[in-house]
Amino acid sequence: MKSKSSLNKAMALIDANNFYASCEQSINPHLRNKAVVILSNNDGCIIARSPEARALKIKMGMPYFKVKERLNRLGVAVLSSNYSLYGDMSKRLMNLLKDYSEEIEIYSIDEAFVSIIRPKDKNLNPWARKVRCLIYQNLGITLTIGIGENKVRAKIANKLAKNIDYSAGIFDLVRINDESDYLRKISVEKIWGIGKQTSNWLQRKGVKNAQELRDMDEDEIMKKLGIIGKRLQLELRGNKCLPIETIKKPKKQIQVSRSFGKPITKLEDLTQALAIYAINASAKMRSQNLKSSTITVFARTSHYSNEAYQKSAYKKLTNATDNTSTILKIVVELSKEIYNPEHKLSKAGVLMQDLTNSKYLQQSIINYESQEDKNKSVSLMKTIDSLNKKFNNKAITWAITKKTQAWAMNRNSLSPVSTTNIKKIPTVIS
DNA sequence: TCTGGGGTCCTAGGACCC
DNA sequence: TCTGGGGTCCTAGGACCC
Repeated sequence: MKSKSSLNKAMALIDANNFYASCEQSINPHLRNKAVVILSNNDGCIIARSPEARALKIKMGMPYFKVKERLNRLGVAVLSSNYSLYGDMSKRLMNLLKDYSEEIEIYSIDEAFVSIIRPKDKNLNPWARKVRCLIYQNLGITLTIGIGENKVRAKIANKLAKNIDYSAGIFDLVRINDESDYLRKISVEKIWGIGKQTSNWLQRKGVKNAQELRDMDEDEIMKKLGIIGKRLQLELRGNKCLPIETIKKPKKQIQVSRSFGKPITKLEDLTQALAIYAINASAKMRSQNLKSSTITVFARTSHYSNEAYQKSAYKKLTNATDNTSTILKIVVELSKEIYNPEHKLSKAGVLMQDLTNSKYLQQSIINYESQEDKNKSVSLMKTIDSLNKKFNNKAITWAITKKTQAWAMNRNSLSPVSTTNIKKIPTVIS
């Protein structure tokens, strides 16, 4: 049975506009009001643009090498991505949002679903304006706020807020009369949960926008798209199917993978790269209290070359582990299995799977490690993690990482490290 | 020369069991 | 002629997300 408050509960999708570009502009005044683009790892392609860069018709996802010349000519500021900065800014953003919502689900680095009680006069605009104002003052970041009855409709409302000039970054799908007119403005491939394949199928069926998807035959959707499509359509119609998830679910797998700056052909290089990824992945597991009992490594050639090679190998363990030395030994062995001298490898990675919470871990009956050894290795890992936390991940590492890394990532336009310190982010006082 | 990285969920099909 | 049937578990692959 629904309580009265749940009937008055609204869902909002709040996201930061041009988040990565805004973060860089926030810590570097010279970049404000200028065309700025942020590059993916390896300086591969464009993953964020300031509005000024957008206005120059610079497209999302463009390979950098193809537009380098043009960006230069136009005087666009180009930056390599700096995820520790974006992560810090995200934390601050979410902490502020928490105080202004009933419940919050952090959906991605720059997005959150929040639930909020709708006041008696039904008008949530004053609330939304306050939130936008607060975040702009504290972080220099502009938000878009879409409001609806559920997640799918909040997402749609957010899109509308971005598309409609007079919305001022806020759109409430519940408080309009001509809903179908608005839903028709959202083309089907823009709907959350509709990807390329599904959108192609829908187009062929003559379903072009959110209104037509809402009104489409249910059985046809169920048959083709299964339960996911069904839920999506129900939410479009105003039902609540997707609950807000306020508690972070533990990760089911942890992956560390990178493309190489230059393709590699030597086993030595592959092993070294995988070892470094394994060290990172192990630390990530420990930071989330997880242990893995299936360790996988993979390597492949470039998607864009004619030679197609890809291979993976895994090892299952009797006892789940988060111990870097144990994992390193395994990864070094596995790297030999996937190596092939015939191919230029452009990307490799490690995966930690079958993750279990280390606090409630079941021990295998046959236990090879002695309790004493185990205590030693646990405290060693703890020491390493805390030293690395204190000294910015540079304090302690394994010998294998110290050799020259011929294949290292290209990050030629990284913003200076000094400015990425969160303490130096300026606060605007109103 | 140069095209990101890290996730989740669902489904179909095979292996295996009684 | 006809070659059980139902259940579970696991895996690979597809599709999608930011």
